[in-house]
Amino acid sequence: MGRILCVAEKPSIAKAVANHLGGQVRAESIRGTQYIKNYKFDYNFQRWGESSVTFTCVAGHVQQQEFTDRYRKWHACQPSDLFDAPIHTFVAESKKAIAANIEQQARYANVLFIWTDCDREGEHIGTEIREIALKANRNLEVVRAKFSNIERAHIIAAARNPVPLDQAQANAVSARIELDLRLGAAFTRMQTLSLQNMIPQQGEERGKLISYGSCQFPTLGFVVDRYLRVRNFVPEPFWYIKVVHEKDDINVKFSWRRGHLFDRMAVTIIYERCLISKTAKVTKMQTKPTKKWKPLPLTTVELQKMGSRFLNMTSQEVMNVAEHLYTQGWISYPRTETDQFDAGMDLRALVQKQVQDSQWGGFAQGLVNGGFSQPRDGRNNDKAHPPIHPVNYVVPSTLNEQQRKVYQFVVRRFLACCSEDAVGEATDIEIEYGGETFHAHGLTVIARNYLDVYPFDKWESSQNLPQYTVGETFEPNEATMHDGKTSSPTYLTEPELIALMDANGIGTDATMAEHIAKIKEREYVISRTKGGGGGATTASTRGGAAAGRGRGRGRGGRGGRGGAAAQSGGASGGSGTGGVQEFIPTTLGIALIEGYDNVGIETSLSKPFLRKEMEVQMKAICEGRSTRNDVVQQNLDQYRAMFNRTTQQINVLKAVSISPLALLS
DNA sequence: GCAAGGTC
Repeated sequence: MGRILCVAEKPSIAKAVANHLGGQVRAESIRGTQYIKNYKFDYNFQRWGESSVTFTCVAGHVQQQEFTDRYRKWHACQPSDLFDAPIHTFVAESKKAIAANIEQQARYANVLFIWTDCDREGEHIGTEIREIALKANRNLEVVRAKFSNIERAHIIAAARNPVPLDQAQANAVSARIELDLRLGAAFTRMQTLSLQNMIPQQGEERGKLISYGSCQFPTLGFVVDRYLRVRNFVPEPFWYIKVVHEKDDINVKFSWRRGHLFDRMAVTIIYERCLISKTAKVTKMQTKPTKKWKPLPLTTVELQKMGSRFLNMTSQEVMNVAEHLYTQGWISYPRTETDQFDAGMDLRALVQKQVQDSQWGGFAQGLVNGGFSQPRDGRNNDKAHPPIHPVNYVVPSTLNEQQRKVYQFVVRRFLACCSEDAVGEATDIEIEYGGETFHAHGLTVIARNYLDVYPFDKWESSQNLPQYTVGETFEPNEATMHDGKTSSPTYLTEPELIALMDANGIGTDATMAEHIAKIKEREYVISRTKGGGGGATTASTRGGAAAGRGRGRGRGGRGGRGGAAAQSGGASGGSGTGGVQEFIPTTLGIALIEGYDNVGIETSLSKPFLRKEMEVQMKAICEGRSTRNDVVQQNLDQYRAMFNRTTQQINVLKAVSISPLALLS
């Protein structure tokens, strides 16, 4: 009987797949590892017949890249040497036992069957596993499984149809690893060594570390960008007209279709025209059904955005807690880009598990009793993991506060996904008055549906509107002209920052929170609870709805740094919870960004383009349009030019470090 | 004393 060695990327996959394939599975623990087990069973793979299987796993990457010893010492070489210093690859210290287990098992196997996640990193991890296994056994046949979820039928199909490892994808990752290491180390040392004396230290033996990374710098760039827009904001006055009509004891407020204009004289003329015309005429009276769509299945990015907005936690805390809930078996894998549930998943069974809860159990029961509705499909599918959902019920009181908050959010979101959209009735009234159009909008919520279990969405009935008939005329009780001014954008909040990183491809769902934590740790930014300090809150305008529409869009506030995916105006989010964090760059943080901008290179290191460009080039490697070496060399050349230019003009960077504000004004 | 990416 042949021996097949299967290796997954993480323990949960090894366990799940082994249990699908094996009838009787024996789990053996491995010396030196805490979570990893070898699952042993027999299985009839079509290609190799009845075989004796060992199903084990790694825990992410096994190997690590480092500069050779001489170049690891900061003062033994120039930072610029790191652009071509030798790099060696070795098994990371913490992964020795895992690698030893694979070697051991490979020795007696005929086939190495790789079951890492089907994404780029997974493909690279697969090649690491292959290298370790082949070292122990030259004769192994190596294949990989192609799977996108761990449903039994899908897994069995994957076991029957092995494919080769995709070397191109592994090469793309390998290029990324080399570039991040070389550029990160070179720029970090250069910055630290040239700038650390400029920054006042308080008796630390060694100066502060001033790191550079292809993700942390653009992250900082977003914070600084918004800060400058807040700081440079000049409010702009505007004027608008409001009309009020009392009918059936209801004061109907009509707002101006034009919103507001920045020309006082123009508004005055229009306003006078209104007053002269005396009567208004109803041009539209429409009542039609409307819906508020239930949320999409939960991705990691969405969990972090919602968590940092509503749960009074940082994105990093949310991720740490989610990780814990996952390893305890309460929720599914928390790192996913997928916002569509696989058609084959038994969602009703998962809903059923929640009926016992004292808070949302009744709602879940309602779904079980016929209220269930298939979740919407979003646009993303990473083909590796399903959306985040509860897999088992846990009594919330047995969890600590943060765990409870995240668990209840995941459950409520899931139940909301399995419910009906909220249903309402929208009323729109339009009048013509002095040649201008004014409108009133009303909403009546008829069935709250998912909103009952998902308090994070707000949708409430407005005041009832009276009946009008088209063609009807009336004399408004009030027609008034108001002024207001555009209000400043606010400092960048954590959910906004995550959205920007996501839109610009900075970091992955699993690492975005770490980059944010890093720029805080490096003291490039500070965070504080929003609304705490003065000045940042939105300036009030005397007007109502019309004025609000101008928020953050004042012409004076435009024209920032023009990121690839632009920043949305400003104020958003808060929604009543005081917990959301906002970020303000420190003097050092501003200095770094401004410094690089002033060195006068066309693409500053702080901009998100460079990381995006790297992403494009990785895709090119995957699709065979480019090679690993070409991409690495081309990038190193480009960055080396920037590096040289920066060191030549290091005085610019130093000047800004001393007095960044001088350059800002 | 460096990065970002996996993962426990």
